[in-house]
Amino acid sequence: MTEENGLPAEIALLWGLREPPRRGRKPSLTVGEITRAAIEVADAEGLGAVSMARVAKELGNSTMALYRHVDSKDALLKLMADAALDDPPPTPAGGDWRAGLTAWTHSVLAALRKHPWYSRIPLHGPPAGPRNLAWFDSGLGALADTPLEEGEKVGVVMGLITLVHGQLRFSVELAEGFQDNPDAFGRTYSRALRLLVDPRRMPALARVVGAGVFDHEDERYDESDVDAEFAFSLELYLDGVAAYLARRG
Amino acid sequence: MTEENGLPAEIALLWGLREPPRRGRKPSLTVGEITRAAIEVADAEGLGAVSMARVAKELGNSTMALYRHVDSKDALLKLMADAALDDPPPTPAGGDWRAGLTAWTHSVLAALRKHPWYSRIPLHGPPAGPRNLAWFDSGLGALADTPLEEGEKVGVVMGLITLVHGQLRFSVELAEGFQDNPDAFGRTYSRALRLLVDPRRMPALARVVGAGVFDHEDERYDESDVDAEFAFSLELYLDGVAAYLARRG
DNA sequence: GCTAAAGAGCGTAGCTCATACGCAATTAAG
DNA sequence: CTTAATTGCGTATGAGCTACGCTCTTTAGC
Repeated sequence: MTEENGLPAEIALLWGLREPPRRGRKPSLTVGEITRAAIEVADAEGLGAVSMARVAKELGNSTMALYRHVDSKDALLKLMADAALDDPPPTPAGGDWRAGLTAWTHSVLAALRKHPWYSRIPLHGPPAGPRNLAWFDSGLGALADTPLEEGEKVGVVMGLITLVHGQLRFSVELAEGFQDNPDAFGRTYSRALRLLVDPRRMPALARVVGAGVFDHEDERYDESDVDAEFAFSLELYLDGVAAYLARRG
Repeated sequence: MTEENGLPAEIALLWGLREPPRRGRKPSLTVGEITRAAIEVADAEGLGAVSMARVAKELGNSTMALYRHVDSKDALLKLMADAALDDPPPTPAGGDWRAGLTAWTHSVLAALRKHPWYSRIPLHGPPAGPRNLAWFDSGLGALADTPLEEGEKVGVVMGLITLVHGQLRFSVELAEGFQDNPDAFGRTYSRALRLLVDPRRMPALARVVGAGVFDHEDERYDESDVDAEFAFSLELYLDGVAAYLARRG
């Protein structure tokens, strides 16, 4: 782990703080361009289409040229996970924490939804890239005027991030699954459940199936359904935060 | 999509409802054995070690023999995602919903934690396998005595599942990241944040860093920390459910 | 029993991928 | 001008998924 500017090499790379080389051939590629090209491929054709060869072709270079700038494909994925984020919107000062956190959470979800592959990138550690930290900051900022301790603020924001990531993964993967095989949703699914769910073994589920909760009349996957459920979960979570605040005075 | 017993082939496979073949050579493998072997490999060496060749070797067969029983590696992963689950513990009848849901959620997390690769298996659609449905049922069962409508119960349980999956992913991947590179946590991390976080640009984060929230004196990754944060999030969510129930009478 | 159909096991081969290695071309420092 | 550093890239290796087709086994139907 070489250090640069007193920072671990990986973090320096995320922040674009590599000291430029003094001699040698001028690079025809930059880490930023490579990352951007990879993001474009992933956005257009999914993370599965991102191979070193494909990214290199996009840039008019050879596959192996990329390895002069990026340690491995895995390192490239980490870079993508920071560079793909927009800057967070400015926190409206003085608003109440709940409105602020609600807006923030929906902004995070919206920012991630632009890159459906995001939830498939393996986490490596705590947030370290400039965009990730900026978003972290703006989430914490929404809690600035509350009497929570700093560690509690981190807990609240981490809980929201967990919720958003879980939600992102579910909504994205279900949507993809629906594209591949619409029969796994809709009528075929509810018919199968009626056949398989034994009311003696699974009484609660049988009641839900019987009530027709899974009978969507149309055979399409409804993203707004999933988002409504997310808004519901979010409200519940924030109600909990409100109760916690009330309890502390 | 061939049907069998009036069920889509994929679901029939999950439930072990394939009609046995009348003629032809006796199979020396079953889908169940293949799935079990794959799970053992994944548990012992991670999902990355699960290749068709590796699973076949484990069973003393050739790679291609597996394809007589399983359509593709992807199909095998789906089977693993159901077979890896234990049966849910019986719901304690008559308890209050909150205790029931708390216990249920922790059981789900514990069941999934036995198989750290679980959160990397792509979702394909709504739950359809016998174990997944049994768990779904037992979560819904905890809400049986509440006045919620069936659809609302589904919403509450789905929210919990989302939370658990998000939590699982975070805790597992952070633990793996810590093994690979402990420097990305602990002192090196907090030192890097102090260098990078400009208090003008990220005031809220700077306050948190300044308060020493990220200064763990030991250089180890603390799983109980992460779990404490999860318990916190869960309490918040359930507070929200309680508030919702109170609001409806 | 005999024949033919239906399956099972598996060897081969094609394709995609990540990436180690080493050489040639290029640039700046001394 | 020499030399060290650094980039671009061709080649090769090994792993992985899976289509294809051959062969062997078992049973249904006569």
